[in-house]
Amino acid sequence: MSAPLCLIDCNNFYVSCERVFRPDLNGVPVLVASNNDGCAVARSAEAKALGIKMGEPIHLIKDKIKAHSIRVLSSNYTLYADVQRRIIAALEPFAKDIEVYSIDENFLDLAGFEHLDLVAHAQAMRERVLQWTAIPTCVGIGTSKTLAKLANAAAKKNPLFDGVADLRDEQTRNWVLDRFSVEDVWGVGRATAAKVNALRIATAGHLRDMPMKQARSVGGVVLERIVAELRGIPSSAVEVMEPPRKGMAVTRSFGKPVTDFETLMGAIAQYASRAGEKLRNHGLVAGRLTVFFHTNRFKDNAAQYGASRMLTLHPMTNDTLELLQAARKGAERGWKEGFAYTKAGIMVEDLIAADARPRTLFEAGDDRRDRLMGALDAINGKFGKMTALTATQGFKREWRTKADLKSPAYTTRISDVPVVRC
DNA sequence: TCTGGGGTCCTAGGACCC
DNA sequence: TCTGGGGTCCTAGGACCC
Repeated sequence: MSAPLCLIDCNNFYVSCERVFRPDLNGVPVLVASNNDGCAVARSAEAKALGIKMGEPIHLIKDKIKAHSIRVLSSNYTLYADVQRRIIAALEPFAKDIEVYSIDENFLDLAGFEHLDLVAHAQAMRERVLQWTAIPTCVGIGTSKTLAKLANAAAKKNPLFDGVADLRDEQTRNWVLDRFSVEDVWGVGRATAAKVNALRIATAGHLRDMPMKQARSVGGVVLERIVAELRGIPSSAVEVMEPPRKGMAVTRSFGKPVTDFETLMGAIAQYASRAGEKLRNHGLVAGRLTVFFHTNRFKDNAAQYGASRMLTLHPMTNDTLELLQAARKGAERGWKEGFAYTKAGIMVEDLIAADARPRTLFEAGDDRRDRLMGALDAINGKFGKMTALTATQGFKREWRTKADLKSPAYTTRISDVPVVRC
């Protein structure tokens, strides 16, 4: 029998974070919007009950928002990241290892805790997180990540579990697996679900009983692993170390469509500069840069065009000005006049540690540019983002992302810290 | 007028090279 | 008459995740 592990997942995480500082948002329907205030990416229980779906475009549900006075907030990732940090600190004593899987989910390796009543243990961690951060959570226990995920979903869905579901017991496991459809299984999306549905495999239980060979031929190694995990055979362990990054991206939709090259280039320069900051923060250099931009794909009746151009960075670099130069070259190559562009982005790939960077023949010991980048980061760190910037980034920036409904930086900016008056 | 951003992994065709 | 195969690079897109 494999060692137990669990998944602790925050309930309606972004909404819960907003509610910590806004008690008036309790008990009423709340939505948190994606960047550009485009889609609903988090919904309170009340909003879910009104039938609002994950990822639903805000502008398509304007009437519903008005009719039910749904509160809509722009996303405030600085706040959410800070709350996440506090949650991980609260979980520390409850596990051998913690894998931070996403902003609101953590896998905990419970090896060495088997002698405890794990359901009580999980209740204690929920209590601790609630006490330290005021964020409600649910916990799923199992012998593989896929089972822990399913257990968590069961704990969320069925109040009988009281926030903690343990699938190590065979009867409970079978009961849960028979009640979730294949599409609810972690790693099974719409396309795979349709394929196995055609074979009369409808529930997670059916999927567990699918012959391995068949799983392999229908969905490759990915589906084969899922079937094994549903049988309680783990195919991936709880990993503390983050695997090395393959790439990084900075992409944004525009607040307003862009039709001329220099304005587009302003946005691209901004993203390239942000990509440089991210690389330097992680101590990495990149060997390739891709720049892309495209028109609004949701508009069927508008002329469509998109371009994506990859450039080799030689020597490998994290220097904003060099990234910018490459980005401009790529943007010029892909540019076509006469379209309304709504999104652009920069991706850097081929990443290696900056101190392991291969030197080129003509690279002298000149570190002026490194010092310039250091100074740029220091200024923007001290005086706020975009205090110092390149002229290409421009000053009007009409394409800027919308975030009209954003909450204050309650926990990370001193002027935004709530004041309690007695 | 208004439809997110950031990841990973995989596939596939054409260009080009040896 | 017979018209290769394997590698890499580039571009594009699909599938899935949160």
